[in-house]
Amino acid sequence: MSTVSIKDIARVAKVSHSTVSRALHNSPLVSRETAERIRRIAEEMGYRPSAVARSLVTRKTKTIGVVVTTIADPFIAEVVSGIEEVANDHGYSVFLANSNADPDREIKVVHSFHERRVDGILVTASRVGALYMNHLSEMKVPIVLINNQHPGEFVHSVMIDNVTASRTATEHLIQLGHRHIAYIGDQFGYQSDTERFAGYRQALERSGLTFQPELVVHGDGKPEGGMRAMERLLALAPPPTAVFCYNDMTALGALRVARMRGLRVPEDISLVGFDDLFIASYTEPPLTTIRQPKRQMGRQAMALLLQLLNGENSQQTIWVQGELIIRASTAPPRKEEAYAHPRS
Amino acid sequence: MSTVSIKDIARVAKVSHSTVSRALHNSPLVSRETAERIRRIAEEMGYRPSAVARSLVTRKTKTIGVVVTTIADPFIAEVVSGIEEVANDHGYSVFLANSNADPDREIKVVHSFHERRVDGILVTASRVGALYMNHLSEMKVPIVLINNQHPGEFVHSVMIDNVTASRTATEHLIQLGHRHIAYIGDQFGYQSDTERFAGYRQALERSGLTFQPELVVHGDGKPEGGMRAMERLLALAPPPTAVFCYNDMTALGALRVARMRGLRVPEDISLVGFDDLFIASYTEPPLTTIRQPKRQMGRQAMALLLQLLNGENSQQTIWVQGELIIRASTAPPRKEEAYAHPRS
DNA sequence: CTCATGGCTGCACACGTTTCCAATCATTGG
DNA sequence: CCAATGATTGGAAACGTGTGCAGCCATGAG
Repeated sequence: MSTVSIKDIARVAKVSHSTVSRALHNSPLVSRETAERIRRIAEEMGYRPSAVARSLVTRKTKTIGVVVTTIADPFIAEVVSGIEEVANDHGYSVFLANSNADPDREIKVVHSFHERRVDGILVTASRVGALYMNHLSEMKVPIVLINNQHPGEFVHSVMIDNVTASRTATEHLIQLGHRHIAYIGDQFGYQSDTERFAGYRQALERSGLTFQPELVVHGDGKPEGGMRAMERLLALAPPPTAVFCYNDMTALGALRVARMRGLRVPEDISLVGFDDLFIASYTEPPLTTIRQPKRQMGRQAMALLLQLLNGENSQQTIWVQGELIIRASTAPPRKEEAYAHPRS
Repeated sequence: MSTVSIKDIARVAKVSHSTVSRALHNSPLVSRETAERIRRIAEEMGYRPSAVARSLVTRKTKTIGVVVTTIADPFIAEVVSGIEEVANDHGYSVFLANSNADPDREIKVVHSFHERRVDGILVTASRVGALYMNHLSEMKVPIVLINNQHPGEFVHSVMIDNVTASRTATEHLIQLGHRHIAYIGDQFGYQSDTERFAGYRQALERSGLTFQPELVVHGDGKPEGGMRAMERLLALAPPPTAVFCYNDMTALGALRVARMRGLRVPEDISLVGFDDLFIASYTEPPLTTIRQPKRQMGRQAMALLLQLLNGENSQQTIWVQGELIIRASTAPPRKEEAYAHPRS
């Protein structure tokens, strides 16, 4: 009673509900005058069509599901922001669900999306388990992954070119004169970590620098892990003159430890991050890092999904390039150190 | 055909679809054996009930709409994270929509939520226009506002006690010996800014310090505004020995300018923020600030909404208290300054 | 004037559930 | 043995919308 339906309008306008439906869709099948009259009445009665009833018959909900590890991650939040923007512009609403990287919750989320009959799914999670993937594919709905590498056949994705980006980052350090460059990775086994590490090694090789295993340590993608890793690096003799970090969060921890140990950045040690989070410009010193076009990636992922929803068969994966943003956390090494560890 | 319905199961089980419906709801009206048989068949056929069909008849969608200015704001992201957590735990899915503080978009969003027949709405936006509010109320659905003051009758909200919190923050500076304390506000006219300013003045008054209008400047809630404001403050003669900022983002800008001017924090000037964003612990020095229990506020807001959805009439507004987190950006003023501007 | 044509309109069904009501069947007490 | 009772089950309507199909009316051609 509180909500007015198409039949209520029909009663008032003294026509059938079919005519109302057609009038509201600007169908050419209904005469101009009646159409206008009906539209006016609908307006006056404050009619809002029921998306749920419409979805039932059209078998399209105009909704998409977005699953993220946690929306509290600033990287993810930016991506989602981009997704939501283009989704909204095309009349799609987005369901947001945090998985907290908990397998049980992930499955619950996917089932929920399935029951809600979302038209498509976007996933931004650090890693997608095979089991999870199966559940996803069960519902026969287009899926786009963001920064997720998975061998699955039917999935599409937009991904950053990790190895090129980290090679660029490392080369930047090499060009500054560093020869003793460390890498603080993410937890072992993550695809993106492996790729960034590969870029780091490529840069070393191309410059003829020998790879030193002790200069590679692992964090956890968060400041705490960066701190622990940095402490291990600084305990080395000699310690590195530059550190390339898996991401900005890791760099944040590394930076803090450097300062606690009384080291000046970049005079005593250079630091490079990855992601270019908002904070990267406000650290002391501002952080040199690789920029991921986060919002843009969200937009592209949604655009790709829209193509799939329209039945256009599009490319399987979209690659985006990172951009080296040089700020103040990198500088040439101190002279004596540069000469102490020459090219080998 | 790809999706299996209740009728498909009925056909296989050789019963009516009503029985299937009942069996899947564990209704006592259906015999144990048939119920179990039906459930087994449903399981085998990979049945997932259609939430949209169900919603049509039950007139409940088990969805809520969350409108935020932008999910890219770390404060908001944390709140949303809390919302989503308890929503999910209670079987509700959340629609996320960014308004970007654009009135047109706000209205579009509300209409979209209306058409989707969400059961309730949560709003985390800096300011809700009256017009917008009207559109919201039109749909006769419970609404909970977070950190939004609005005189509306029917709305519920969870809010931080801004004046107590900022009084506490300012008192902290006074207790350290500061007598020349500035306030960098948000853009003029915002409710929360007014309240935080009020707390600042209360603290001054209670300590018998005279309020100096030139020590109050306005930013924009972002680092850029904080930078501009801080520059104006440092041009004063004498400049303040301590600055209380509207929020951490503002403090970030203020901190940067202080360092650019060669001032040491906290030795030369103390800084206090508000919010306790994640970054507050990783600035140099770590920022003294007021912690808002962001995730908790999201949880409480959703819990309040759930009460409303269950028809329980609950309190109109929930107040939460901020907590002073003392880190390293505040310290006693330098001696000569403390004496140079004694209590008046 | 008659018939065909075209422009509008209404009827009926479908989408997938839930739920009220009636019907069937077996069981039990009298 | 009959009636009443209780346990199961099926039929049908409803939720709000979209749409194929048939029907109605007016108009114009022959």
